Amino acid sequence: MNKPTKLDCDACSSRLLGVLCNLESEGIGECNEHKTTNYYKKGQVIFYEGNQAYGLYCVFSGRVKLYKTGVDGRQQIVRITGPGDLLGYRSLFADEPYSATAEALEDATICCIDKNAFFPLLNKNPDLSLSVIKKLSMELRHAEELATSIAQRSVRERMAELLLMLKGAYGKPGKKGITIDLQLSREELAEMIGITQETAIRLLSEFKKDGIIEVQERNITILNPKALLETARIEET
Amino acid sequence: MNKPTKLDCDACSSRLLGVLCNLESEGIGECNEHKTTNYYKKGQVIFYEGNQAYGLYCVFSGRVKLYKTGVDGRQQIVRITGPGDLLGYRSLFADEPYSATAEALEDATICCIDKNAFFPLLNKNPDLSLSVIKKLSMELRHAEELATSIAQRSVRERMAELLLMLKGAYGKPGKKGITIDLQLSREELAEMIGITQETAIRLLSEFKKDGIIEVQERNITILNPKALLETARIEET
DNA sequence: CCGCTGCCATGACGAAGATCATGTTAATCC
DNA sequence: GGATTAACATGATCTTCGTCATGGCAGCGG
Repeated sequence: MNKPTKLDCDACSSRLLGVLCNLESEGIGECNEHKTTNYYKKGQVIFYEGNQAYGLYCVFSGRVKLYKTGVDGRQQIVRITGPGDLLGYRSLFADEPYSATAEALEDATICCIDKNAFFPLLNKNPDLSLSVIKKLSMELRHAEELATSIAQRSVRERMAELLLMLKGAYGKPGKKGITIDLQLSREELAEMIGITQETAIRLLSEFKKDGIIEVQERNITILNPKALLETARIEET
Repeated sequence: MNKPTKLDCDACSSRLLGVLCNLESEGIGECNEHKTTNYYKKGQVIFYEGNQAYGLYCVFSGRVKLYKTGVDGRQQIVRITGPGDLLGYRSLFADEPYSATAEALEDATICCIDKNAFFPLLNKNPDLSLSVIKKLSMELRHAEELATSIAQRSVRERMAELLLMLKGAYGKPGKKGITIDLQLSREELAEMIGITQETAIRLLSEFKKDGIIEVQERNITILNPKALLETARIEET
């Protein structure tokens, strides 16, 4: 792995996508001074569940999955992050070990800001604090909804719900429908909604047979979102 | 419902238990000026899922359950709060409607601080922001763990896990063991871990038969925590 | 007192989905 | 080229747990 050049936060376009978007220039300088930039190949781990946090990761490019490992090694994906998103801040703020493992879904470039440099920023920038609070609040809702969904809904409903969510977050309009711009394996899809790989494969096959989606390798295209909404029995977009 | 006297934050012992514990006196005055105190009987609802937030609730006395309602009316309890805890702040911060319903598990006294009075406090008090961030971070972990648990563990493991959690949070040592000081119905226990009331009843009966717990009405006493740990297949306390 | 309701309890049954097994295909490595 | 591995796919079976039914019991209102 060749040493990557240190990126410049000031010129970082990805920064504008996340909670650091409103940070004033002094704070950006602080970050710049106390950070390192690293490059991760797809499949490489940024940090492991159970380890101590010593810094705050900020994704410049690439997608990252965050997953918890259960008793028998089964993984539960709790979040997927991309450019502009922060990583590992939950543990940092709670002063707890990492509660999940972060792994690159694609080749990724990620900066790590020293935690001793970041905490003062929070004190000095109420707006930053508020952004963080807001972000955490939304993730909390998401996690609670996930728990409720897994507890109450059938695998079919959950898969429909997941496809709609992915469509909303990563959908790109194409000729025939909206394609999910995220290369997830069947197993990873399964791990997002707490089902087995086999069940996920079966559900995708069924949706395909019914003309609801089209699948080429790992590219999923939503042909009939309305049918998915009905399958999921929800009212959202 | 008779109008309750407005409580004084300054003299509020419950405040010291929650995130408002370190608020300086000026901020406390602010809260005091812009709040109302209300009394709720057991079973009464403080706010409903889907409604807009207009204030921040702070529990003075009594326990409150927060639950989401699923498609077929089934409830999923996402949190239980008590004296000193804040309520409804997730929605307030995320600027979203309430994502859960808050209902008094016991008779409760709860203050409601106007949101327009609270937000400036966050700006002025970095420590308060940090407390909130920390609290949210811990709740996020809890929610993610719940989701993982529901997705991966058997109902028996989850019930053992739940009893251990309740023991940690509400356990009072007694003659024979540690009694959970919280009067939950079988159904509410079930709703905390995403199982049905019948299954919860069966599991409690089995644990009782095995001498692991003792049950009198809604009072559950843990006689053999070690057996519970083994049943849950976890390493925590 | 009687009937009603809510909560607890238990048994019988069935469906959903996990598990196990087997096969195909494509990519990678010697 | 053949061997090996990982991901996808599908069928057969088995287990768990939800559903349905029924009953007991305490509390409450008429």
